Amino acid sequence: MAARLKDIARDLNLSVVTISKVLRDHPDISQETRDRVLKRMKELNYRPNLAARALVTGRSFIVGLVVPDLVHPFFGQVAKGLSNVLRKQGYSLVLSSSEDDPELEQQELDQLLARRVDVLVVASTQNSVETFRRLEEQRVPYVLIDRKFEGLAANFVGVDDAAVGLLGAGHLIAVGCKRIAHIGGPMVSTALGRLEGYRRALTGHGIGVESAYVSMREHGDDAGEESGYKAMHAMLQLPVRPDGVFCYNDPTAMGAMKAVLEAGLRVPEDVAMVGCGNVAYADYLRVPLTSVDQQSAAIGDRTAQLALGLLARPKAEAAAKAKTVLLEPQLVVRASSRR
Amino acid sequence: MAARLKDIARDLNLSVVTISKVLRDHPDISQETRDRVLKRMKELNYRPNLAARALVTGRSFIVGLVVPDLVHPFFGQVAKGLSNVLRKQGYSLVLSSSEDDPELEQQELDQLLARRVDVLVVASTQNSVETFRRLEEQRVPYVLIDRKFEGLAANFVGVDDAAVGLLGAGHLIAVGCKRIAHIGGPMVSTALGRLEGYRRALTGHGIGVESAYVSMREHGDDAGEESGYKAMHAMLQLPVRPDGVFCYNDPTAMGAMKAVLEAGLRVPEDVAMVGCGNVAYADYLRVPLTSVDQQSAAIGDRTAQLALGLLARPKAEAAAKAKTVLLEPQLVVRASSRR
DNA sequence: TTGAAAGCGGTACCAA
DNA sequence: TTGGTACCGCTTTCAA
Repeated sequence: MAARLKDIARDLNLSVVTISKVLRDHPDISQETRDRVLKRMKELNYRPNLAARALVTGRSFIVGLVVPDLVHPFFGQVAKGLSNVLRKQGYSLVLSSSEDDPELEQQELDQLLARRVDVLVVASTQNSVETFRRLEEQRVPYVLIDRKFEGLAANFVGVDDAAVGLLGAGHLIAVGCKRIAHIGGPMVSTALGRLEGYRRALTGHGIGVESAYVSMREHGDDAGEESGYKAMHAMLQLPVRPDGVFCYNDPTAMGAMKAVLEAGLRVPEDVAMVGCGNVAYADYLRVPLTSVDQQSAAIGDRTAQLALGLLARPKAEAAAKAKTVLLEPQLVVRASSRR
Repeated sequence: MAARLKDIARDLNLSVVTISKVLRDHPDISQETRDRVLKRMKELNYRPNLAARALVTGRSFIVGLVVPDLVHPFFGQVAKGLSNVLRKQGYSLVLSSSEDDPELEQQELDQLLARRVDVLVVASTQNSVETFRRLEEQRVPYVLIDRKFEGLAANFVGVDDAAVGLLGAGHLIAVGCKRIAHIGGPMVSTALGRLEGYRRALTGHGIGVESAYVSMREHGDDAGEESGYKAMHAMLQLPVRPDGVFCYNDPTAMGAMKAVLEAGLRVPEDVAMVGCGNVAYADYLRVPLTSVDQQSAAIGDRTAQLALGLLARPKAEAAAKAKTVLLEPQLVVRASSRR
């Protein structure tokens, strides 16, 4: 159905090779021939078959992206940023959602490898580095985003999570909170880093970390609202309730806020709240939410740059030195912590 | 680097054809040979090169998805639902974002055609049907979602937009609003259908449609909050302001709500509000937002079914009868209209 | 400046 | 049950 080089060659009494050269702007073709070919290409609405090209060149011009949840605005932002940059270079984005399931993620990665993607971008939910070691053996370039792994010297683009925690909890201290709680996420680097930052903020100000005030939840990016609601609800039953809460992400903070308001308490007067991620609608919530911005758009952009960089140089060289792009988080203060 | 059929054949002293047959569970291979081959495949971590397979079979096992904006939760939902179903059938999803730009959309479609996707799924932002006519000529199966075109008998999955408008505006009438405004979106079928439903609701109850109370905005899915804010702000300057507003989507409603609250008015007492889309966080807004649910998850699911159906039957047959899946919207009442 | 031949990694068809 | 051969649409190399 679709036109092929062969069709054009036949029509113009030329060889397939000549047409192919015109297609790729090869210099040694006469202007006249070039024009004839281009004209015919346009007439036939010719599009080169990228699968065929990939087969012979070994480059698919595909970037594989695996995220835990497409609905999460953070990953949506990243996907958008990535796709915008890649498009301009002729790359396509193949998208997979792991649903925060390590096994599913593995399957999706396998599928992407079968497609011979040129580079992988993964916000991984794995609990070991084995998968990535294997990628290295197979010389498949990859970039981790958002979540990283201890002891894996991989390309990484994300935010400094300890700084996120320090900033969020530090802000609560600065506005006068005395009993600061943390509602955290699953046991991945982001949640652990933010927890660590929270701890450092408290101890740095001579405040002890009370275990009853720290709740690490299974679901963070997935069903954050519910997680946050439950955790907060439990904390409000404590003999002495917290007067400030730093949450792993914005959905968690929204759920927590709901629990506070339902209990007849005020935000920020009784409980001040800080989230992470600075989602687009933070301003429109029950109480506009103070949040630590994770620079999601910048992450998409920088990831694209890094990924393209990996493709530009020879594989061995690219593999040699893994780059880490650590973005600085920024606090966006809104009503939920203004007192 | 990656193992090929040829490698396995050499290792086991078999022909490539035999290995290929094992790969595809062809019946006429002895159990013994099959086992040997499978064993070796596992050892080498063999993955068939899908580009090569696509080239010879003419099927890429790729579905192309084009949406106006990945960050919009509605399209995120759709992408997620689609990907979940397709994965199980071995399909990959190639994702493109058109940024609500018809020309960009056209480019992205071209790129997807070059990849020889098996089927296209498009939430189109085109202003003519020309593109889709061409797809039909080229016998490329496609499914429109969310937005459709007058006079184009295409496969479509979406919600009944007139019903959306009827439901949203009708609800405002039912709760006693007398002066009902509409903040609409760009000139695409969704916005026009909802406007039409709004009109029918009003005239059906003997209420005239005041042009000052209807504002159709350029940006709807893109920068909805700002659009809504501006439109509402303008309407509040009218000599007699509306006491109910039906909005094209939830972001628009959020912006509108902000304008109302900033003006010192109350929601829903002074102005009741209804949005569309029923975004996940509608419950957590300044005033929890009544919204007409668009069944985004169902849309993803049904689209996947329809798309797979197109691939199952011979092309001619599939092209013959375009299917329309029109989902019924549902009203979700929250505080913003409860009075 | 143009083109013939080989081959990328698979699958289809038919013969052994 | 197994395999030889041709070929999918394109690029690469080298010769004309």
